Amino acid sequence: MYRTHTCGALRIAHTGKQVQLAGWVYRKRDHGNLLFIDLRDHYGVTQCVVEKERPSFELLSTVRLESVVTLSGHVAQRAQHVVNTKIPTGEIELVIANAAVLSAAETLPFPITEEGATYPEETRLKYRFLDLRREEVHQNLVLRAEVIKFLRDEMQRAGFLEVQTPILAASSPEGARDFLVPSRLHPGKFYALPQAPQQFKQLLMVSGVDRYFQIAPCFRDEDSRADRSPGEFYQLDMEMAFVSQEDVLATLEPILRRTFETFGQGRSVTDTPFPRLTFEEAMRTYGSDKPDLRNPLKLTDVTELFKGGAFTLFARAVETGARVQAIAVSCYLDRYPRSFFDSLNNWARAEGMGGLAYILFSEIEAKGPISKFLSSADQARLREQTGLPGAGVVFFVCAPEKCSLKNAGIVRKRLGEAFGLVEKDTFRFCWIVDFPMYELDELTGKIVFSHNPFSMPQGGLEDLEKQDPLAIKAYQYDIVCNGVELSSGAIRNHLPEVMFKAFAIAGYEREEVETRFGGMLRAFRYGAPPHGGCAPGIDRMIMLLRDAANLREVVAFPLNQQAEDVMMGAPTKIPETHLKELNIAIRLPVVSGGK
RNA sequence: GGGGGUGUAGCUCAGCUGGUUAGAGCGCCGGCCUGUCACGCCGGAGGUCGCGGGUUCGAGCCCCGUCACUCCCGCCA
Repeated sequence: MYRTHTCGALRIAHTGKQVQLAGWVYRKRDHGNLLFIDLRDHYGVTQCVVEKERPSFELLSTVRLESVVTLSGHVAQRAQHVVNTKIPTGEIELVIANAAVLSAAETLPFPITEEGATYPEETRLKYRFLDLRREEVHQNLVLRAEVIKFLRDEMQRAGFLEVQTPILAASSPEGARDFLVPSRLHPGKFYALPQAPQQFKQLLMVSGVDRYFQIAPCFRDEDSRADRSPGEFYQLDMEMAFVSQEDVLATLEPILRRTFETFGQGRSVTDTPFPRLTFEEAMRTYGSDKPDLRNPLKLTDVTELFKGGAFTLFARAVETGARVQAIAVSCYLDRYPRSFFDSLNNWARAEGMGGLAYILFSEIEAKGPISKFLSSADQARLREQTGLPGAGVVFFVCAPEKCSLKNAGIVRKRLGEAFGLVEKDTFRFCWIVDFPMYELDELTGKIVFSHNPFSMPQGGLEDLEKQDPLAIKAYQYDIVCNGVELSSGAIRNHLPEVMFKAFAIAGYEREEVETRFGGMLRAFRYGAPPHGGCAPGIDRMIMLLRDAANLREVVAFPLNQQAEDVMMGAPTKIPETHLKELNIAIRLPVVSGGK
């Protein structure tokens, strides 16, 4: 027996009992003739104490931090003045009679004890098993488990059936790059790890499952970002039969709300129903299809105000098709010195925008570099259009039409932060709906799917045939929280004829669609219910809940940005014999070579 | 594939305009200490300043190249 209790278990009621604890030596306080050891395990920390005369004193005074030991003795109530109110076991301590070192630790590459300390990713990931011992990171794992259990309970209560879909699947020709798995039984052929269980969950709808969900692993061979794991991530994948778009939104949003209320530590959560913004509206108002609604700033298109005006820099740009977006910030001007605006201007230049023009408005007059170019009537119009009745600043972003809103969105985000306007302690959700079905490929000038080709186009076959493809919207929606895209979803296209037409517009021959998506098309010919779903990212939810800087904080064993596991050494070379069995020969590029 | 940032002791960092022997805190090793809880005090060891080249009387600092990590763009139906 290694222990009678865990390190978080003992209380005053245990006083006098003989107990044994096992755990890691968290901290040592050596007073020469008296040694304190804080022993830690998954459950907590317990102070243990030993006097010099005891036989185990010598052993414990030399044992290194993070060694694994067992300590036995009796539980003693602490005197009133030495109670530690910071920990649940702080009213007692273990008076050590015997000790044993189960596993000694070498000198640590970084301390486990320091709260809030940051260490280089490389070191942390190489010693992830140590990193995960740190309270903060350890609690991320605990929270993750609790959130997943909660979501599972919620989904089951809402009538969703959990189904596991294959990990070894067929390569999907659309979307991200696949991770491929060679087949031994079929030389030259490959499985692909699923980018998402998209097609399988649709097949489940055809199979008569009314509501499906899964905590689903997804694999994509794409470059990483702070909020995008390289390689793999988890989704709360869900799909529902016989539903319209509004049914899906109305089913998911209370579940998200309850999850964020339960685990948000008192932070407020948007009331249901969540606001629904059209894609067009989100772009026009916030310059982003994943707007952070904690930021109150909005964009106003003021191109007309500068057209042919005295400010020739803008006027000329507008003539060649540029747009001017204005962002008004209501504020007391004397709080912001010239250097503040200069640094914003420098930031904008570094971002590749010409700069950041602005007009300062006091209650009565306008100042700043370009104010003299606008007549007082135009100034009044500007105040009215951007909603700035009192003192403040109006910033201008002038850019070619195609990046006008996007640039202004980046500036909006920055201004929100710089002026400290971003609401704290809140989760602001919204749905973005009515995404365009198609877009124009900049390079080729061809029409391509702008998002999911399996989405149902609004207006059905008729609109596909008559409308300008670029005007057609899809029943496609994203759920966004605090500027983070948690998921996209859609009502699926379950009608083969509509699918053929939709793909034809994007340049796919009927036969090609038939070969690529034959499995799905066949299913849709035998009675397919209208269906749709969604798949909020689990990692991103935990990241939001923990206020984590990146996804690696909330994943037990994440890959680094180069998609390598520096702890275990993945990816690795494979012995020739193994490759031979798979009929695989490696041909590395001549110049760059392999690692 | 492209752009930005970082790289100095085991860890976190400082190091001025290029100037003598590269510093601090934590950790480590040794000593002292019976009520601490981030214990305290004294002492010590520990450095290819990522790597290679260049400029210079002299480079941690400047220049060129390169590598690693990280953030962003592309990419992510």
